Amino acid sequence: MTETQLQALLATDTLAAARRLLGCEFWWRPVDEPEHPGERFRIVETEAYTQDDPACHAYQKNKGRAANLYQRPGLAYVYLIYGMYHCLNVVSEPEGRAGAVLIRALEPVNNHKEWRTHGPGRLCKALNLTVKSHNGLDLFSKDTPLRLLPGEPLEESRVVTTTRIGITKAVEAPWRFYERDNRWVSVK
DNA sequence: GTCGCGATTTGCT
DNA sequence: GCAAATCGCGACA
Repeated sequence: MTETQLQALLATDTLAAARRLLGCEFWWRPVDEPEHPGERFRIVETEAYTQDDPACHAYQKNKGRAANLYQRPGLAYVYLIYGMYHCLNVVSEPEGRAGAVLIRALEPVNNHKEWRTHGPGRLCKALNLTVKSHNGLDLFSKDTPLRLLPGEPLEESRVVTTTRIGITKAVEAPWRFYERDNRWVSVK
């Protein structure tokens, strides 16, 4: 899959994009270390949020932090939850319509450090992702400390589909996706 | 201005 | 299994 194809999918279908992001990667480096060689992380767990979903921050409103979700696809949406943890999302849907894919777990690709990247709050803490430094970044830009890299699709049998985690504001639907048997998935 | 709560995680019982 | 931690934002006064 090319970068253009991934961007196109994000722009047209949040559910499909959430599923398809499994196997794609993030390239990451510390914000304050431009010379850092960076690390790669595979996306192994995601959830989809759309405009007509009561659990979505942009449900029936386009202001405050939710306004970010109406921006063009491929931007980062980072927000603070429970006053102490951050969550990372990839903005989806065309500009003017809201949608996002929550990144719930990452698998370090090559390194020997003990990363704690299983769980949306933990991965943001591990990579030091914050509203101030990462919200609104273009994940397809060549010059950001966090970039989205297209990957090959997982085989159908490798993808597990379930209801989302921790939602209290919506009747749940199967909008969570994760890689089968991956040890980095937050909740099996 | 005050109140209540959330797409979470942790630690204690 | 359950409650605490902690803060931005919306609802209400």
